[in-house]
Amino acid sequence: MRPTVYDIAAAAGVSLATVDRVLNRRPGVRLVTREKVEAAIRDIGYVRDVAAANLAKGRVYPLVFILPTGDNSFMHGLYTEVRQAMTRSTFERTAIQIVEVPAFHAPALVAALDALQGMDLAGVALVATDAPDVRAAVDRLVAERIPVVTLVSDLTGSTRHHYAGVDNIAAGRTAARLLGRFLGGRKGDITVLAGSMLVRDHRERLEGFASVMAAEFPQLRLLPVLEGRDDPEIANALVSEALSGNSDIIGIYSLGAGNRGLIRALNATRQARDLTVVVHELTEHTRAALQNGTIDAVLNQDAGHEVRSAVRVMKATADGQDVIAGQERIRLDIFLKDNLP
Amino acid sequence: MRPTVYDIAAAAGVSLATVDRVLNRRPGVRLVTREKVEAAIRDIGYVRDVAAANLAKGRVYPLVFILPTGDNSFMHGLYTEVRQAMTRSTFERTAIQIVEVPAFHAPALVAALDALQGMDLAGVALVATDAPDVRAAVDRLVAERIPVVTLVSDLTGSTRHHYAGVDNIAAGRTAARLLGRFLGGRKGDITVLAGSMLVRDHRERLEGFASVMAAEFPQLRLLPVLEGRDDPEIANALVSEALSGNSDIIGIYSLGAGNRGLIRALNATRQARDLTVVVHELTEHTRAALQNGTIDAVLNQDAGHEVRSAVRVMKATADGQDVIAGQERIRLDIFLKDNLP
DNA sequence: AAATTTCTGATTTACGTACATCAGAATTCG
DNA sequence: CGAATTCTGATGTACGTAAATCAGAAATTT
Repeated sequence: MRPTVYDIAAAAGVSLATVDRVLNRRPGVRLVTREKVEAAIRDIGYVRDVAAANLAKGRVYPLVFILPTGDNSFMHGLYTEVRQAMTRSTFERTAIQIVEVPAFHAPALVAALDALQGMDLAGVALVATDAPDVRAAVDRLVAERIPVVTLVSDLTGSTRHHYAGVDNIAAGRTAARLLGRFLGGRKGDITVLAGSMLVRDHRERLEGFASVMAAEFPQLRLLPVLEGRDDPEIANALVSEALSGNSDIIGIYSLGAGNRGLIRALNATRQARDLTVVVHELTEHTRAALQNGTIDAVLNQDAGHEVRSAVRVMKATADGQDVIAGQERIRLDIFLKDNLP
Repeated sequence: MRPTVYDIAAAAGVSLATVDRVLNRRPGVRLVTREKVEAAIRDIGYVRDVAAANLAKGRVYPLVFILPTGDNSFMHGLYTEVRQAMTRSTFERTAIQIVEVPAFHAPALVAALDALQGMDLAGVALVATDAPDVRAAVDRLVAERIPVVTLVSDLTGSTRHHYAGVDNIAAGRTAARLLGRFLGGRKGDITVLAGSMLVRDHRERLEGFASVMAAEFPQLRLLPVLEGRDDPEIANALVSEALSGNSDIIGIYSLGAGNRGLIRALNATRQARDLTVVVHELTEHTRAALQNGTIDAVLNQDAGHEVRSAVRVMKATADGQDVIAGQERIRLDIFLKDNLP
């Protein structure tokens, strides 16, 4: 049988009340007594029954998700998953609130973060825009002992507790190898479509992509990056223009969102050309394009996993518990037309 | 606030004892009263607090994992993950027992399954060998209201509650497309190394592989399947022989375990030939081979996820609860040298 | 209608923890 | 050394559910 607080009391030769004071860091215990209790806890290997504790406390975990607005399917999916998590709130003892901020806009994000100060939250998850101000605002929350998790895009250099997202450098490298090998030795130009170089995930994907391209596929030439701001309309315009202006393009890597526009541009010229295309994020549009051959591979991060992982990590961090590392690694999914879920 | 048993009692106009009798299917309640209570439960949207119930019951979930013996890294990994799950037993209220049976041996598996009859388990997970007897034995357990989950290899046609593993047809198809596209139009022979055609997962992988190969890569010819019984030694011998006897082989698909032997065979002839190789299961050996270029892609199923998912599903099934479907889908991981974890 | 049998209600204890209160012990201070 | 302060113990209630007991009510049988 698992040891309980009574066993601690017996082992340490103190009363239950004292054990409780030690366990819950309440005042009124002499140092020597406290150490005696702590020794007993270690000796008998006591671990608090979190379920029972939460029941007694009537605890709920107030969590905030700060999400960027944006008219692209990936963000819609992320919202959906957070709302799904909300429907599980009663079971999971969470109280989830969504805060919307404009995409790629650091000041708004900072304001949103600062508004959370002093709110006694069990955790904050945010899609980080990479800027020093944001880093500082995150650090302020962490200093208040609020668990902070970055979602989708990380904020290295900050003191955030955890990052729930894929390794974007690896994603870029993988995209490069897929594209390079699928092109099988052909020579030509590669166009890269990004959302914005202001977010770390996009920068990292590009970095990984470019490095593998340079090192292993010298016959492929990288064209200057197109910034589509994750907006389908802009993406469509940029890609259409690029394709009509350069007949040497044989491959496209779209590392951001807004692929609806890219696909429209591709369909307009597809008959005429033989393009190999690798994109990010599985949505209804990219799925259809993968199935009909417009796209050759989709790299994906499972938004549902990211959200569930973020929730688990925030709860565990709030309780000072540790997590199952392997379970919280967000994996890069690679979809070909054959392994679509 | 979430409704409790007291709310049910008040809403139905009965006592707490009666509510308890209905909730826990205890006798001594008239049909009309029972229906009144059940109506109240639905009306106020009561859901049992499983944590509190488990606390009151002192419930533990006795689970059995039936695993095949075998000297290959994938099975070692599976064992390791189940043992990891055992270390979490106190937190998760599980009591996990491992039963070992010889691999690819249906009668032993049947005996192991039948030995579990009448044992009042909260769940049984097994790596299924595909045979009618096994199906029947599984059905017997299910008939006893014991949750049964197949792991890694499924048992369609049986009444098992859940399958915790990848879609193996999709895996085979994916392997075919990767191999076909990586070979970029070259013409030649493809060798397939399997473990045994007695297990469903291997048959399905082959089926998926062959169908995409035939439909989309007619320039590649499939050689007869080599059966290595997931044993490194046998695999080594078979592949070495095949390679020395046929100089047209340009691709290899290894859909089972025992890749240690395959890699040894490859290293012996690697200088001389240009082979594209796709294998299953990420182990220390396949990882190293992927990194040094001996292997081009590894398809993987995450044993840790499979085990954790199996545990979650068995517990939920035992409680008559439902699971988060997306969370329990075991995904096919595709690893290139760039996205190794 | 009386005697059974079957239901139902009221009440209590328990699970492991949190938290509050109050009395008494130990320690420190003046 | 007594008073003030700080620590510790004893005890009770609560969280939401399970499970047991016993008395009394309702339904059924004779």
